[in-house]
Amino acid sequence: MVVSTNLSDAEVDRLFHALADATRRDIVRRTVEGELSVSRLAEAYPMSFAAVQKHVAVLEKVGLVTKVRHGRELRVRSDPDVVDRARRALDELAEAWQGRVQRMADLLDSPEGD
Amino acid sequence: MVVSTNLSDAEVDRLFHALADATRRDIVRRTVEGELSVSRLAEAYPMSFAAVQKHVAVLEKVGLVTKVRHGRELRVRSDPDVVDRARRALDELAEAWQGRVQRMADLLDSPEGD
DNA sequence: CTAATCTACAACCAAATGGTTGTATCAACG
DNA sequence: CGTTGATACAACCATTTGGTTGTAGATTAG
Repeated sequence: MVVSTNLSDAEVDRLFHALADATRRDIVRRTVEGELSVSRLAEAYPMSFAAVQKHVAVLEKVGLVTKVRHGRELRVRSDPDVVDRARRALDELAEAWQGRVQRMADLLDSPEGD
Repeated sequence: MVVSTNLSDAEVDRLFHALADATRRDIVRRTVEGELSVSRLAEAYPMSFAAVQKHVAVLEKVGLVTKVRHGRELRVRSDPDVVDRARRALDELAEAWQGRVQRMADLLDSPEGD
């Protein structure tokens, strides 16, 4: 069975919000290449460990990354499915435009008279 | 000629942020179906005219919509190209995952020794 | 057990967000 | 001209965000 593709408005809000930060997008990119502990990630950015921790928490809350225990570290790894869901949300908007082309004939005039 | 596909981090930040609000996504959807004045849009949401105006301004700043004068109203209409750019930004992340599959063999072990 | 490392979390702060109301401008109608 | 409708914009407010520091809890090494 195909996983339900539709997210609620609130979920799409949070998903796009999570992606609306360059640091968070970079964390996603880095953890795609391989799992990384929060400490390693924190070394990569000009901000405190706690700040990076918060970014990871935002990503985790929307499911873009998950944490996996390895000894005493928690490694962060990203989840492809969720980015895919974001793409589908954008596809919906894009499809609306496709649809518009179909309906152009009906819309050549503006709906209100003047 | 193909429009340059790459946006700066800051631009992607603003683009995703603009899309991270259900009201703004709805404005984009509605103005895809046909141009609408800000006043007409404002009637559709349970908030003040000024609030809707601000949402439109956010969308306008990132180029998701533009305004066109018609008599005494300014009609809002959405720009398909920009959503497309957002999709490409997501595609970059998605491609990283594709790439990971290629490099799986190299990454079967974690990079750090212990 | 103790020390060291990694993580979690609370408290705090400045700036941005999302909403409000009110006022001013600008174009069309009589 | 004055009035009306559509828009712009400023001031204000509550909440959230993105950052900080500091403290406490887990887990591993000795």
